[in-house]
Amino acid sequence: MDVITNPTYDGAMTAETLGRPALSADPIAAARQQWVEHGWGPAAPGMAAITSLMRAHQIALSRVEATLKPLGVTFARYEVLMLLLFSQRGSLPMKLIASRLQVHPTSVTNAVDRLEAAGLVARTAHPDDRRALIVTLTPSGRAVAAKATAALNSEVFVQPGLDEQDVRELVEVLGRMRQSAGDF
Amino acid sequence: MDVITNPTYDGAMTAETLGRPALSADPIAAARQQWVEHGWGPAAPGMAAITSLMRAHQIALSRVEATLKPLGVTFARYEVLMLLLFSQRGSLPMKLIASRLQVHPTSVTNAVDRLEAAGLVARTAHPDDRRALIVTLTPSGRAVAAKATAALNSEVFVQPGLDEQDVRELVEVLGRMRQSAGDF
DNA sequence: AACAAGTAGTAGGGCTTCCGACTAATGGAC
DNA sequence: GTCCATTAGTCGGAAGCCCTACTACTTGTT
Repeated sequence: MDVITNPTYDGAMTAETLGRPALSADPIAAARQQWVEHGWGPAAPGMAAITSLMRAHQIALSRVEATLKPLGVTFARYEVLMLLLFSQRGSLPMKLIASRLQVHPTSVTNAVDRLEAAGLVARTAHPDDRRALIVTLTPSGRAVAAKATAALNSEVFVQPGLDEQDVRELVEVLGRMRQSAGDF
Repeated sequence: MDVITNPTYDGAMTAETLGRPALSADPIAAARQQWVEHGWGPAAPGMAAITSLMRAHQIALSRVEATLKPLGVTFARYEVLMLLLFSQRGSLPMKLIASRLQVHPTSVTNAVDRLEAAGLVARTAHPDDRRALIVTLTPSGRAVAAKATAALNSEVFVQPGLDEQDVRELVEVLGRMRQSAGDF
């Protein structure tokens, strides 16, 4: 017997059996309803927003990773490559990469380790500061960055699953959220 | 010398030095401009949307984790606790947890392992299917779920960093995105 | 009844992120 | 000119997520 339809473990005495409107098929809408029913109404919209963000991120990331996979790079490493590509010289200090990508320094160490092992970047000494290292794009790193961008543009970015209006609003709303969090 | 201001490694011949308008302080707006300048205009809005999503998720998750940390649970484990709490019996099969949370079965195994080790849930045999396991909330698990929800509601959900209007729009837009991805 | 196909859950491994601790090197204070 | 605080980067460890492979158990077919 499918447990989903078995009232022994779930579903007994739920909204449906009590004659109230059925929970939506959307798990987030369902959670929001639970929030309201438990008297947490004021927090319900925020909960729904944060939860939606988590799930949408999950979906977007998996599409991106699937697109990049054939090229042997992950999104984290792709971001490093693009940052270098946009820097004219094709090279940036580790520290600057971390601050631009807003990740922990150890995450950059990790990403650069793998990019270097794949021959896409090289670590060289910083001429003025012997503590620092400069990460430089190799020709092969440039090629991968170009291919990856072409793939992402055509397979994900031009069809993000939203119409133009929604895309615009999403960027604006998240922009305000990032700004209020002190992101920029 | 601060490398950020040193034109040797970055910044030389950029938009600014060429007299064009300076890149915005917002790294995503900067990336979008790069996209346009490289002739990837049609993909620029989608790129900005996906990137914003990634960063906003990062911000939201870190706020949530910081709030939960004192209680000894993570967001992933909190979601499992709440799912159980909302299920009247306080118990659900592993499989159902995975499908409701839309994560891989092994992620549930991992989360339940830790929750069980902390005494917040218990694994019991499924009476009708000896392959399956039922995860049940313990009294202490219930208590932690309640405390965690109170903390999240007051510290994050009632002030998500957006006004009511933006929260509503965000949920709606992401809802359409999730729906178009076949999420529900 | 017996065998094949499908399902539940777990082990192992890869990848990301963060944190805390540690090493070197820089640089300001006295 | 030392000495100490700060800074750049790395190492080790914890957690999350996914994937593949594998075991045990069900279920449908012949």
